[in-house]
Amino acid sequence: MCDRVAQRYTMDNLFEELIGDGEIFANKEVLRPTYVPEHLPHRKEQIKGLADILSAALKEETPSNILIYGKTGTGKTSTVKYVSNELEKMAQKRGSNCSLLYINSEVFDTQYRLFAYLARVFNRRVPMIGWPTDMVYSEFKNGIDAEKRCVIVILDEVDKLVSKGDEALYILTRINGELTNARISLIGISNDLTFTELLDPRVKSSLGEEEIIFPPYNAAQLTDILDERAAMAFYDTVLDDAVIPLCAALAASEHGDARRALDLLRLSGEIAERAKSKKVSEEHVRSACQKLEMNKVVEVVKTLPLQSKIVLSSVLQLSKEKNKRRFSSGEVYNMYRRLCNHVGIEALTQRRVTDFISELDILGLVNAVIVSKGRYGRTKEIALSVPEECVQPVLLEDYKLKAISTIRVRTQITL
DNA sequence: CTTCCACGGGAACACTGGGGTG
DNA sequence: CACCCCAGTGTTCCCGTGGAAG
Repeated sequence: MCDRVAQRYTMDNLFEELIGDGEIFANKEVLRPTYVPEHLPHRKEQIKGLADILSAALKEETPSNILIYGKTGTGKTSTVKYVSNELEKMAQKRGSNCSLLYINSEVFDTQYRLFAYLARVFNRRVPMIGWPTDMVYSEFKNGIDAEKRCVIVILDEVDKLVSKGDEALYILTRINGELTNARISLIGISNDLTFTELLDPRVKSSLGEEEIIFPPYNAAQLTDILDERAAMAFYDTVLDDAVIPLCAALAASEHGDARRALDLLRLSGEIAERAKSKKVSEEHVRSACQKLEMNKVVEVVKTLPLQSKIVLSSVLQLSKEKNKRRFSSGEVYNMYRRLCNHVGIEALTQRRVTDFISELDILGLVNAVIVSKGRYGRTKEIALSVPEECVQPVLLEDYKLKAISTIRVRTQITL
């Protein structure tokens, strides 16, 4: 330890060795999720389908609305971005007024925010909040209708928008009737295959005029994708033969998520680099896989709202105090009240806490099943579904929760 | 068949941070 | 400036419901 520090100080600069030409990566950027590749393996069909439909825009017609389904990391966004680039290039060449608007509905997730953003794109001044929605809408409408054009609005993660009411979509699908110059068509991208069930049937049929499905990649297809990117990202011969197939297999076993496969590959490379290894080996991939899993949990826990953290702490505390794994919602709620009291935060109602538990369940931090105990009513049985030592330190990082670490462990008799 | 209890959907409410208007 | 309007968010309140033990 000591001589390692000493060695570091003898170098000219702390960063010298850190930025020195790595022997692993030639270009790490191509492994990042934001990178849009020139070539998308195994997506010919989808690209062709999308291009066929959108080509109408170049002929001064209005393309049909499109709904795109597929799980995370199946190339939906990349494909759409790729096709939009091509379309925009061609439109420019032909001098037709056709543009594409990419909107992440997770960011613009309410009616107001969506219309306000759209209005601003068309040079209308609209405040972030404060106006009645219909006013914002007509600003947007006037803005877009000011000249003859065809606008293709891409709503990524459209399910996030729908979860707060489908009125915005309803309005957008019918806006063409109110426009005289401009035309709009919509592309909705969703990774939830069942979300259309929440939609008004009129919206559903109008938005889903055309549907394109992105199936998950299998291991062989993932291998192709990784091969292609690895050729650009890494120097020749630094990857062991087993590395890519292993990354592909690990990602395929989840749900064919290419993003995950790429993350895995990148992290493996980084680990190898930090270990000063000349090659990326199977070992590196395995530790990358572990680290990725860990990071996911830590990241999720860190960004939990305070109350949610307390609820999670309650489950944690319970599993420390008693030697069982599952707890009834009543037990959790009691513990929750105790903790709130201890850290000086107002406790919420049981109703609200069950909502938090459901959210934790969806996030996979906790496992909850409803069980009926016959005469004695029904409860949710709750168990922690991630390792304690993974969660605890992250929870205690929150300064408002520091006090929890000092809570005394009650004996079983007092309860 | 009854009975019990939390689950979970939905309405109602409070609060926030911004707008326009007189 | 005071005042009310508006969208959005987080919460509480109310209540119908599922389903096995008794």
